[in-house]
Amino acid sequence: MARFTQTETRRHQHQQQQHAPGAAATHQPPQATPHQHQYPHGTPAKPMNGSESISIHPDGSNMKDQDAIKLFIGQIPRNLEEKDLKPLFEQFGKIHELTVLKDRYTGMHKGCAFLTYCARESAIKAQNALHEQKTLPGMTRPIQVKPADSESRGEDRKLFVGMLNKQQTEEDVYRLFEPYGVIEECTVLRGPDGNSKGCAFVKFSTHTEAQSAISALHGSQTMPGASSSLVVKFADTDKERTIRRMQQMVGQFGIFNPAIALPFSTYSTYAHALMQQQAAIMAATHGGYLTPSVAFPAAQIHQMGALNINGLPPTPMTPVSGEFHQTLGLSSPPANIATSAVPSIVTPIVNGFTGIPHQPNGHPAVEAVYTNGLPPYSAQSPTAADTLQQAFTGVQQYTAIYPATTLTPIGQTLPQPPQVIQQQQQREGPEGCNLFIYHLPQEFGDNELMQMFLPFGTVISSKVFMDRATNQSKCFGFVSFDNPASAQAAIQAMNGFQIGMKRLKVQLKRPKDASRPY
DNA sequence: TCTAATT
Repeated sequence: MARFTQTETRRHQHQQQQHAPGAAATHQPPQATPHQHQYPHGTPAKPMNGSESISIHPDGSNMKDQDAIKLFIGQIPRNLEEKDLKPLFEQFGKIHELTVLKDRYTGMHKGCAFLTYCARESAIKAQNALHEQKTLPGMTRPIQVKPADSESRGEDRKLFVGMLNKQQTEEDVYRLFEPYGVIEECTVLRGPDGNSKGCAFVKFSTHTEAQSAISALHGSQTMPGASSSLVVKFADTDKERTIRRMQQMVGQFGIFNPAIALPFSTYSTYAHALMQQQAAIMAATHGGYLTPSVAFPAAQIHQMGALNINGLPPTPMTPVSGEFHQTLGLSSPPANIATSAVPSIVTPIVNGFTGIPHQPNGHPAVEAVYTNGLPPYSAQSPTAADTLQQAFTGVQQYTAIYPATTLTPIGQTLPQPPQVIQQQQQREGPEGCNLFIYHLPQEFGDNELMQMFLPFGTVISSKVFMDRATNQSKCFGFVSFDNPASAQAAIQAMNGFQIGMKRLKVQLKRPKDASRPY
């Protein structure tokens, strides 16, 4: 039997119910996606609320089946837009809707999309033909085509399995869990080298089945070579994952500042993606934890920078299958990628694709966020986790795009130095709008600080205090908003937020007169 | 020992 590689999974398209034990691995029959009605394909649907509101498309051409499946498409190169993706997917049927996911503030391409075909059947065909079957140019993992999360009930039915023996394969895990229900997916986590990390995900078709597997298996046995008994629990939710990642990555802020890690490139989405990849590698190398107190010698940092470049597959961006390239219609490159004779390893960087999203006014979106003062995020009363995620994204993207140090990027200068860097003088907001922040990472400057708080509203100033003698941050600073609600939202979300080993202290700045009571 | 991304 072929071994499973890190990205390789197996699919069994025609054995929905018969789970041959030897045929484990990832298994996601489209039929497993629940849909909301029992009408056979083609039967006119009754609206749930009872009112007849069948929308007829003007030319009748773009109606979707009532039982259409919304697909999630993953592992899309960030330079491909809807128009570039369309040809690939159209071969399976008429597309009802195709949306590339973008960051809600910066417009940054998230590397994934949603796709709904008019016909349910087309979705099934596309999934069968494409999921895990091809790797798009520049990606290291194969394309993902599967029902979106929104298509399945949000019920917890995915398990995390820890303390496995590193020799155990998908098949072994499958056999272990099979008695407790129908397994839709079974994946052993593997490092870049393909070695098992000793843990796995197992997705059952129902919450009840998953629960019964926990009851039966958790702590039930100790695998040979494992340090403690088998762990079986519900997998982290996305939010839990996001928070964990934030805590790990922000702690290494200096490393992820491209001014250090990538001393010779312009700052593109591509570079950003590389760094995330690097993050994964480093996290693996260092057992998943790097604290700010772990200082990296300059030489090592330099090495990491080199790794970002040299660590790429030697024939740059991973195997590109020629025929696929054609299928995608990329023989003529997307408009924003100039044709170039530059070696392909640097092409995405030097040819002017900076990855900086532009607003209609022609300014980089990051700047627009600041100067336009987007609707304060607090207005939507987000959950703390949502807010943290936004804050984190902001920090990450800011540093990915605008290096703290002035550099001349190869090939092209940034469109314009971001105005936000200019505003340096300390502007205080009205009473109740000014925050004192302590325990900042050493690497944070005014701009990182501002980025971190932008999600909560319009930041009118941000200032990190520097030691005059050493020019080092004193790890505290001030942020001023234009309204007290934003300030409160920021306190709510960010006070106590863990960065590396430290927790931020975020509180209202004491009014001047209060601090000097004479 | 918690995937890579989910409007």
